[in-house]
Amino acid sequence: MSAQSGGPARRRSAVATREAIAEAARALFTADGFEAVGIRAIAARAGVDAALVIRYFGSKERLFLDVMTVDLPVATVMEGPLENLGRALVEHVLDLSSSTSGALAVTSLSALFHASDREPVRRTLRETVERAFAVPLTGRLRGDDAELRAHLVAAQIGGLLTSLHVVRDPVLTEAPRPTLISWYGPAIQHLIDGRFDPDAQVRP
Amino acid sequence: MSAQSGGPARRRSAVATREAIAEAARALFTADGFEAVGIRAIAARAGVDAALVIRYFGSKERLFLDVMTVDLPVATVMEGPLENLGRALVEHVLDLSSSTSGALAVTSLSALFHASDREPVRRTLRETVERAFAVPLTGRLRGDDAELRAHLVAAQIGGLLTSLHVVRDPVLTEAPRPTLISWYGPAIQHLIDGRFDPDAQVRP
DNA sequence: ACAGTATGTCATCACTGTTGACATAGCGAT
DNA sequence: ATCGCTATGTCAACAGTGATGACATACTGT
Repeated sequence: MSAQSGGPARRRSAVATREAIAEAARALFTADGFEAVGIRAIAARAGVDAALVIRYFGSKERLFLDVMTVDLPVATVMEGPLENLGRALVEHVLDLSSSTSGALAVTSLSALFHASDREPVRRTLRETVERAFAVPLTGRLRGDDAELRAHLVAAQIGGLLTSLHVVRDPVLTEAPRPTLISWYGPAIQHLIDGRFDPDAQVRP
Repeated sequence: MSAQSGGPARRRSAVATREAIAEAARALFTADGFEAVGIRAIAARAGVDAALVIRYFGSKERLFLDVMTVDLPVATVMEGPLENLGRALVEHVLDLSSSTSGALAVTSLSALFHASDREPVRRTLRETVERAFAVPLTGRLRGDDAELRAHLVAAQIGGLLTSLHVVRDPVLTEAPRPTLISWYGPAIQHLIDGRFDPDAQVRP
């Protein structure tokens, strides 16, 4: 017991421990969010000392960013027929919670959202919007302002997602699925179709 | 120096101190958000010991909730003519940042969003939605599902607000104001008018 | 067998929200 | 005027946080 006891230090490869830490962090962050999870909890779950977490990832924030990349599984929907995309998107968003990958995407997105007072987190969110909506949609839209409209569709979907899963508005979470689709779908479709509103006054 | 020096303890009335703390907390929370602001910083700004902050408000979270009530100044817009409400709402949202009360509402709302992993904060957000959108709008809407549509309008506005001020999507923040209004306004108007989409298949 | 490096732990720091013991001011009653 | 009581406030401390640097051990190549 005279030795300062650096511990038994059974080694695994550096990449293996790194991945163990990442895995633990992913699980805890998506479950409880950025602030609620401590590096000691992550370290414990990875079977490692807390200092090592910092050594491998620099800081808790960088670990969060490294680990929390969201893949909204909307790619196949976005490739569907344009004339029904609004409804299809809403249907898909409503179904997210019932698929495992979708539910994970939703919780990850919520975690990112709650941590988005940090600029790097905002960057990740913007990249998600870009990847999931702007890239697949912009090229397909007919008419003016395709890119802007794609981003506005993302804003609408984002509004629906946050109302459902962040704010948890009971009027939305408990609304009948078909009703919700029939109302919100066409509102989105409006931006996809690119019809001008007859009441619109100025179109520069 | 023998006395343990509880300090000179210049008194003010309890309500005055309470208000001083609340004021300091409001300012710091709206500026920097819930997590970034410490009790000691609030106490210092109020000219008081940190322990007193807890004594008066119970906890940092309860202080946050007591102090951060958002008043989206949309009442007058919501009373305007229904046939142009979509555009008017978008215009108003885009103008928020340039009025002092609007900018404060936006920053407060952002702070609430970032802290909305706590249920009481979600409650506050839901009350804001109810007060700002559901109450003034539901009664005015013609057609089916008035309440649901009002909440969906809130979701759309929320999506726009978060895209602009939380995610800070540059495609939106740098888009020409009239273009943005002309696209997003009609999309909202769709829910206000309550027109059925010709492609809609099911209307229960 | 030895040196060097890769891997890991420990003690510690400044900071956080929160608590309980303590101190003083101000006021009403005598 | 002086006591006592309560309202108001401060202080020291605690367990927790993220982060840092010194240290220890295992492994690898020679």
